[in-house]
Amino acid sequence: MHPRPKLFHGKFRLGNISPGNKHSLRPFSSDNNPLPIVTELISNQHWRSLKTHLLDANATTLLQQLLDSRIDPCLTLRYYKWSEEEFNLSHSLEHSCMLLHSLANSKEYSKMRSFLYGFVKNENHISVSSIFHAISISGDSFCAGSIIADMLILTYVNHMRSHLGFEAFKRAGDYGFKLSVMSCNPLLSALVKNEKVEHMEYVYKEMIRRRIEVNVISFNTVVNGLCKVGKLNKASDVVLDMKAWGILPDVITYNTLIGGYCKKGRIGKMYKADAILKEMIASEVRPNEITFNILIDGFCKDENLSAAMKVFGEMQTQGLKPTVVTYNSLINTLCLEGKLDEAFCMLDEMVGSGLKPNVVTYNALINGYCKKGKMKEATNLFDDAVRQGISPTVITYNTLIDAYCKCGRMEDAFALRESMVDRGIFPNVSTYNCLIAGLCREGNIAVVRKLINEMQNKGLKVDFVTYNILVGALCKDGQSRKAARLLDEMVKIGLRPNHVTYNTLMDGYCREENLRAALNVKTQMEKERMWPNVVTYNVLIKGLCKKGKLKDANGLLNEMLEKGLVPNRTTYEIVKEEMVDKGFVPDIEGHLYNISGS
DNA sequence: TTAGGGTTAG
Repeated sequence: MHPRPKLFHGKFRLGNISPGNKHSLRPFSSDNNPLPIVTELISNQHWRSLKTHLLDANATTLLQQLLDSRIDPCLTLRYYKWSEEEFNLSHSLEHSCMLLHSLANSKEYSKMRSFLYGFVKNENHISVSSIFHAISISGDSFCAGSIIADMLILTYVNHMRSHLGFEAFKRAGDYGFKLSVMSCNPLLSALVKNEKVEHMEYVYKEMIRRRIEVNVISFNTVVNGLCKVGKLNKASDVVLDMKAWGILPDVITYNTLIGGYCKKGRIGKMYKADAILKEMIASEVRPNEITFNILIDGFCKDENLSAAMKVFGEMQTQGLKPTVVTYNSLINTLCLEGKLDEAFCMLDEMVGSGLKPNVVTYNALINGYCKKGKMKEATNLFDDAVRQGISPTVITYNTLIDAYCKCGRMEDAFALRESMVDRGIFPNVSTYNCLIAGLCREGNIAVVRKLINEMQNKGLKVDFVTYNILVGALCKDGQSRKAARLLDEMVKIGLRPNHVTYNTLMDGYCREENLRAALNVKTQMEKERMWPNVVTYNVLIKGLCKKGKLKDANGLLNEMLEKGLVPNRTTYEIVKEEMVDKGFVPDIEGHLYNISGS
């Protein structure tokens, strides 16, 4: 492809002289109007004859004349494409936009779409601002300009350029072009997918401010974006907004909100999810299979299998048939709890009801075997899946690779990595993370370095999990100070340390009995508005107890409760072994017996 | 153009 010339400012100028035509620049004269003949030639695709005619003019001048005339813009488009190809030239952005204006006026939308793709597909694309400038000066129909802007945004979004789509959305506002849901909804959705929720919020607010038409899909997408980043209160506010706009929440709105609470909600999240379900039913929106699947999976992830099974029963009472997804959630949970027999019973039930297990089902079961270290059975299941015509995915391989690493069979792990490539499945960051973690366990730092280099050569970026593994490895090796420096490195490359990162580092300091440093990490977390979780407290309480600082540990226990965090089984074990058994009675003793009994 | 399930780090 040839880079297009920059936009011509001011009046159109004669440029782009076609090769082999250097001696003659005379345009077609008005008294000897060749347009009817030229139109005829283009229409019949008599390109050779047209080329002969062009000896008297240049390609750009003819384009200008076609654009100035009232001829069918589709013919002008045909000529535009042919002349670019034939004379190895790029028409100006202004001419391109003039053509887009006439295509828009003739409602030739599909032709506009493919034409606009030309603006987007090149890596060295034309800047959004110059396109908008060209749109505004190359036609006087505000309506056509709006359509072009709208389609341009959609083109960016459809070709994975949502950042440019977002920029174009802002520009469209500057020029006052009126956009539609046809482009704004896909833009909202793309911004959510690319985790640009703040940009999504901006687009949403602007849609309302600019009085762009919004529909139930716009609201649902916004609710989904907010749920994904845990802004659940804001998501609920958007549901109120939509009602205020006279748009009633539908089953997707409610499912999204319930799913948001199931995944990101904190204490009592399932209670809240259940409350939304009740509100949904009260609003006469009927829950569907997906509603039940979300709830079942929510209870499963909340380690409440009995509640999940109850919802599973309720689903069937309501006359809804469980789907593959329903069974997969339950099978996965049973596998993670080590209840493989029950998982296989569930599989039988699933098959018995006419459902075919898919790769997710197999991945869950393979993982079940892997977690028990039953590699032979896991491999057999893998072969079984392949025989059934189910193609393994990168997750299937990662599951097996991780299991081999965890039982110290590094050679088998690396061999599997080779065989996945043979199958055309390429290792991803997680594959490398599993291998790196395995090598770290063995203390084989030299190979870890080699793997990280290899990843980078393959264009794979290390992620926060990679760093967390490395932080953990250094901490275990008594090099917590060095691990702390990795956190700075993470921030430098744009990765945000998460709870695991901080908790791992804190644990390292506690092992080194450097409690001051460990408590400083907690302060650092709080400064970053990353609120300590149960694991944070468990690590610190254990560290303080080991140093005999039982009163301080007790203080932290109280702080944890005041913050509404629920102590878990590990908390109980620490407190029992380190405090109660040593004759110290913590303030939360009664509370702890409740947990131990649960 | 909107909602659900499977792998890796504490």
